[in-house]
Amino acid sequence: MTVKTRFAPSPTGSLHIGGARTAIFNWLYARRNNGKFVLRIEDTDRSRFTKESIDEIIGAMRWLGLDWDEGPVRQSSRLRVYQELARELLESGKAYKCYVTPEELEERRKAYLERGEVLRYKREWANENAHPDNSYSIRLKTPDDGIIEVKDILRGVVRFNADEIDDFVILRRDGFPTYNFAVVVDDADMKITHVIRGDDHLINTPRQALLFDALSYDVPKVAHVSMILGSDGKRLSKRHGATSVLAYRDAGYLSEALVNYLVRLGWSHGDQEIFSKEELIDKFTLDSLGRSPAVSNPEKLNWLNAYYIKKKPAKQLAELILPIMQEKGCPAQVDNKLAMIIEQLRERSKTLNDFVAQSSYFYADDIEYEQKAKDKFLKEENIPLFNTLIVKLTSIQKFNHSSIHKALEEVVNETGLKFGKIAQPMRVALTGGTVSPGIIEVAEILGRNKVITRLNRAISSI
RNA sequence: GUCCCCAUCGUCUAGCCUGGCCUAGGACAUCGGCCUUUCACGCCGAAAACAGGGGUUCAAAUCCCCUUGGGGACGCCA
Repeated sequence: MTVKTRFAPSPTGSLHIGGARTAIFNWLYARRNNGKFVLRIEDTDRSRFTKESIDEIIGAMRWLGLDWDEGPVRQSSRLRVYQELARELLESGKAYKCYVTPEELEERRKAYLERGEVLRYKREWANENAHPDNSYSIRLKTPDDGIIEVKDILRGVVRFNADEIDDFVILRRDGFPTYNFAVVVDDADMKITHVIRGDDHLINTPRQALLFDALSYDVPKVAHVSMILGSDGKRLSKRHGATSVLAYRDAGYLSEALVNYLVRLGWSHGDQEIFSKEELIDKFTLDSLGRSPAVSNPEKLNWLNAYYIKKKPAKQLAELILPIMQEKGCPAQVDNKLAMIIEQLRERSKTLNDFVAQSSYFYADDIEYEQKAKDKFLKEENIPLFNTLIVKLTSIQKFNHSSIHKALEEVVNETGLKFGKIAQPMRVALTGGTVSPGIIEVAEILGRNKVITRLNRAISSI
């Protein structure tokens, strides 16, 4: 049987990294087994749904490189299917109409809660006469006692007491299915073989098992993956900063780094930390998924991102960096200069934005000095040094790495200064700060004109 | 409150199923050192964990029970 998995987000917001991770797992499992991967949009709650959210989720999936073979299928386009099936359950006596209103339910729930109890709805107000307006929801008849067993790939057999499960609504009074019902119908219709989803759904599984049974469908295999927690051990939320996938993109993370990071949160393959997408597809297995919740570790993401930036072919890096630069009004273009800058900055950048931030002095017409750097290195005593540098660098025939290097060595010999004593003032003059790539490389990239101009400017600023 | 899941360095994890090879391995972060023209990179090294208590066994991180702690769920949300 062909493996078929799905990712089924509800379009009520952006795709966050927890959802992205389960999407990745499903995608990997399908790809690993030459199966199919379905994208299904669970938009059965009209009050919470937004169109922008669908677009954003799809954009995020694409950015992550997760392609799907079917869909996106919107549940809202399948209402008739759910309604028909609900009707069948009604007719066969497995479900019944419930006339109680949501308001009444809420009141009742509150009353229970005050007594320290939880309302378990078991065929209580199914009486049509009670509500002349005749609108109703449809509830599934669930067993009053006994044990419902659920088999989970990661957790083994999990048992639930039937009396803990109420007669849950499968079709709302507005004709829309509820989550559990739509999931079961769709998973069966789409012939999903493996459901990989968040831990928070484990509790829904017995309800869905009941539905699969009532509809005489085959039950897919399920694996409940633990959730991602914030650094405080609490459920991930806006409080924890960036949680949406696209926010990571905008912060300058590479998708391959995010994917690698997310996969390693709850999955492992021995001691290996770095995985290409091909390797993941080759090595991904369900049974090496972890069972315990994982706390997000942004530092490790940074490390991975830095790693992937270091490894990325310069040309591809340029393509990613250029738009960010241009957005900042930087006149960069794909040329030899950018290539040299990439060469120098890739080792010093944790994110693409980081990279761009460090590159500004290569393109700016004029630079600003950091106060501390200026105070320390742009001093009267360095004026002769700057003058010597100007003379030497002006007299160079061909302004390149080896000639600059040679010129600086001559300055070392003539002044008797240590190289560092020359490099730092020069660095401040050329970049405005005390941190940069090697000074020879900086000078070479800048070119003679800018170097001389900036040295002169350093002198006049003293 | 009830039910369900989970528990190895600060964090992600290997080892657990199929007890002995574990003096518990790797990675991030941290700290030290080397390299050095600043900052990084890189390299070398250090510190750092089997939640607690009972069993079972010749032997337990590994199996069982309890406690504790964390997470999840208890919607006509998903």
